[in-house]
Parts: sequence; structure tokens; C-alpha cells
Amino acid sequence: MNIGLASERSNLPPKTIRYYEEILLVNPGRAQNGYRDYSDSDIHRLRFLQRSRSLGFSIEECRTLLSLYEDENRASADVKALALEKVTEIDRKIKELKGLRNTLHALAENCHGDDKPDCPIIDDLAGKL
Amino acid sequence: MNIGLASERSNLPPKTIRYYEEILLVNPGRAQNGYRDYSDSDIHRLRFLQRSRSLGFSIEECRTLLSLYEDENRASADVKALALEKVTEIDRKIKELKGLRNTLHALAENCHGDDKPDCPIIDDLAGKL
DNA sequence: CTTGACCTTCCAGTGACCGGAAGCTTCATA
DNA sequence: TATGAAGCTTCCGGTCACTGGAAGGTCAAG
Repeated sequence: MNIGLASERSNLPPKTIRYYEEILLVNPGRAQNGYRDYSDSDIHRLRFLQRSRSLGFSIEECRTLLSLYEDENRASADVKALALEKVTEIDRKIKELKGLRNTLHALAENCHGDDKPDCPIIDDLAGKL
Repeated sequence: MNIGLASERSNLPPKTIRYYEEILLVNPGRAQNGYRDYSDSDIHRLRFLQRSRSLGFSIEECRTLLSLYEDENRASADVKALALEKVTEIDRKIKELKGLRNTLHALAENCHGDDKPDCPIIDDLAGKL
């Protein structure tokens, strides 16, 4: 099937699919007219990639996951470790964002928000007490 | 003062400071030997940038904040709006990350994590029920 | 006088794509 | 059968906010 259909089936834009080919994540055949020709198993790979990317795995992590996916003798512990590591990483990001959020919110709370120039937000950014 | 000291004072790496100059966020003088020469007010700008970047504002937003900072007649409402918009944006990111986190965590919970190949995480990524 | 730290510029790379140009092919319609 | 649109190809460049590294100039200490 052509890239357009593969795009629909995998829920990935064509540009992304071509990019994944460039970095050797997929390797579709070619039709006689030079068009890429995706098999069902290519679509599987693409969907796998779409799903794992959407879960926050980096491309390199996806590569690892794919190789585990294809390894009949994988230990599920390896996959679990990767997933839990990612959970920890996400937790860290959430914590950081919450800190930012609260700081910014507190700053905004203290700001009159009128047409006058006095602004605790700016004062804070400028390092004033 | 030289870039090394400016770096210490602003808590920004020298590379970043040069980059900020390239994109016209700072404009230090030059000493006779060609070295950049930072004034106290340059340091203020750098610290302002460091602080606003660390609060999650993009470079372009920092540019806006800087211009508000320097506008004696600014309306604090403008700054507040920017800050609150950022809060909303951060809230969105947090929500998204929490979703990811929970999905991944649930997946990992269901995984034995042993040396056998059966793995619900992989199954999920592969789209299996 | 040399060593080493610091400074300069310039070029290239990161991650994960996206936009657009120039030029094929294929398909539906007039 | 012509034509025009849609879809495909490759290639190049841009994004964001830096970061690394090479090649070379400058400065203070020993």
C-alpha cells in the first residue's frame, strides 16, 4: 500500500514515516513506479512506533523497544525496567512543571493586572526583592 | 567584565551568553583586546533572561518580557496575561504527562518483569488486546 | 619563556520532525 | 484523449535553544 494509506493506518504523517525510514526504523519495499509499498507488517511497526512515541519514549528508546518486540526470547523484565525508568522520568518532569506553575501563579496572584506599570512579576524577573 | 565572570554572575554558560548576543538579546561592549565587556546592566539583562527562561518562557516570550521590563509605561495587565497564559500552558503539559505516566505505570504493573518473554507492555505497544 | 586558562570566530550537530520546491505517476472527468 | 488534480518522489532548509569542537589570539603566573 502507498504511503498515504500507511499514514492513515498508522496515524503518522507521511513526512514522519519517510523520516522513520531515513533513520532505519522501517524499510518498506518499492513498487515498480518507485512508490514506497507498505506491507501489513510495516504497518504494525509504524503503529508500534506511533504508540510508543505517544507514550513519551524517545526514538532511540523506540528502537530498543522494537528490538525487544522482535526478540522472541526477550525477558519481560527488560521491557518493564524501561517503562518504569520512563515513569520516573515523567514524574520528575511533572514535579518540575508543578514548581514552575506554582511560582508563576503566585507571581501573577500578586500582580494587580491593571494599566499601571507596577508589576511584581517583572520585579521578580529583575531580581528585585 | 569578561564573559567568564558574566557567566558566573548570571548563572548562564558562556556559550549561551554568546548565543543571546547573536540573537540580539544582549549587546555588550568590547574591550581593546576584542574580548566582550559586560556592564552591570548587561548582567541584569542576563539574570533576567536566566530567570525567565527557567520559569519556562520561550526566547521570544523573554524578548517580550524584556521589552515590558524596559517600558516605563507598561501595563502590569500585559505581563500578568503573559504569565497566566504560561500557567495554562504548563497546566496542559502537566495533565498530558500525568496521563502518560498513569498509562505507562498501569502497563508496568501488569508486567511480571521476569525472564520470560510474555509482556503486556509490548503487547499493548503492538496493539494487541 | 612557557604553560595553561581564558577569550575569539566559525562550523556542525542535536531531536524529531515540518514546509516547500521541482518533478514524477495515476486516476477521474469533460 | 486531454487535462487537471491528487498523490508520490527526492532534496534542501528551517525549527528551538543551545552545545561541542577546532583553530587561533591574549593574558597572568612562575
